[in-house]
Amino acid sequence: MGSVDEMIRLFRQRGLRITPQRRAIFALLADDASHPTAEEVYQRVRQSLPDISRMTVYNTLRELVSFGELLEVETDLDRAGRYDPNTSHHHHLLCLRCHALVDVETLPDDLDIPLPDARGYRIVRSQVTYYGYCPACQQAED
Amino acid sequence: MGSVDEMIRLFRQRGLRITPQRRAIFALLADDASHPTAEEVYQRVRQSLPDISRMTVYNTLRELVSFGELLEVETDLDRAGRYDPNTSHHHHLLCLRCHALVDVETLPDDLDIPLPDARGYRIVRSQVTYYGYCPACQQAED
DNA sequence: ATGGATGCAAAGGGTTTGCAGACGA
DNA sequence: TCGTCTGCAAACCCTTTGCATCCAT
Repeated sequence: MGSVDEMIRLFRQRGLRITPQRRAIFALLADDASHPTAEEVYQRVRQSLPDISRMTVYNTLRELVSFGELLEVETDLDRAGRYDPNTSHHHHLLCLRCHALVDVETLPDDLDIPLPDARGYRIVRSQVTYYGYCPACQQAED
Repeated sequence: MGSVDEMIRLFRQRGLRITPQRRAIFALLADDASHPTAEEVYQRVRQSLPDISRMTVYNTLRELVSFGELLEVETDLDRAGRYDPNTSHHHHLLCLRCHALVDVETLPDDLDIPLPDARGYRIVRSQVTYYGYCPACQQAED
């Protein structure tokens, strides 16, 4: 997703209103690479808007996803969905111990990761998840 | 996971009992490449054992996962977990329309899909998800 | 002022837990 | 017989829905 101002423009364009809650959620996500869950977004935005409800967070996240400004990411390690403001083509690095999730850029030529047998599928895109251990967890393993 | 007999041996080895319910679940999964959800396993096994409960299905799936005989797969498209009896290293092909999930073999040399910047992570494995449209859904799109 | 947004409560889907009775070893 | 398994009910987590009130436009 883009900047707070871009999100405000987008919502206004669609006849949607700009509330303090939405503004706070935009500001939080525009500058976040941690792939927070809805609950984490709620807890963080609550520091500036203590009376915001989970519902508003869920609603705003769903709107951003439906506008293509936010990606919803599921991992094999956690049940709750996580949100990624980076909507360009990229891959993920997932820590098996602490479940930290990090974006990694794609290589220029990995848009077509070789596929031995596509079974007649028409492939649209591919996405790689690298599983491993983050620096902090490598240390902690001793 | 292996054959029904292998699963029976494994469970007995661990002091666990072989019930008709577990036998039926083993038989169903040993010969299934459709990546069923727990609910789908329940519905299918109910055809031979109408009185089985969902709980027994959930319990047995969880045991198989904990023994490393079954993989739990989450997709970005559905909320329910899906179960994969193929525990060897492989990738997935996911239909964006009907959500069919198919295994694809890895190439001999794709165990190390190039990673531009591992951020200090120690990588254990990588898994590719190809998104596209299955043959049936390509037809239906017209 | 007016219709969309908020936030409460309640419902929903998927999964886990607790426990009495059943049954495999 | 003994200890595990089954299956019911209830609880649990995450998310969505319904609705009266509120507020951005």
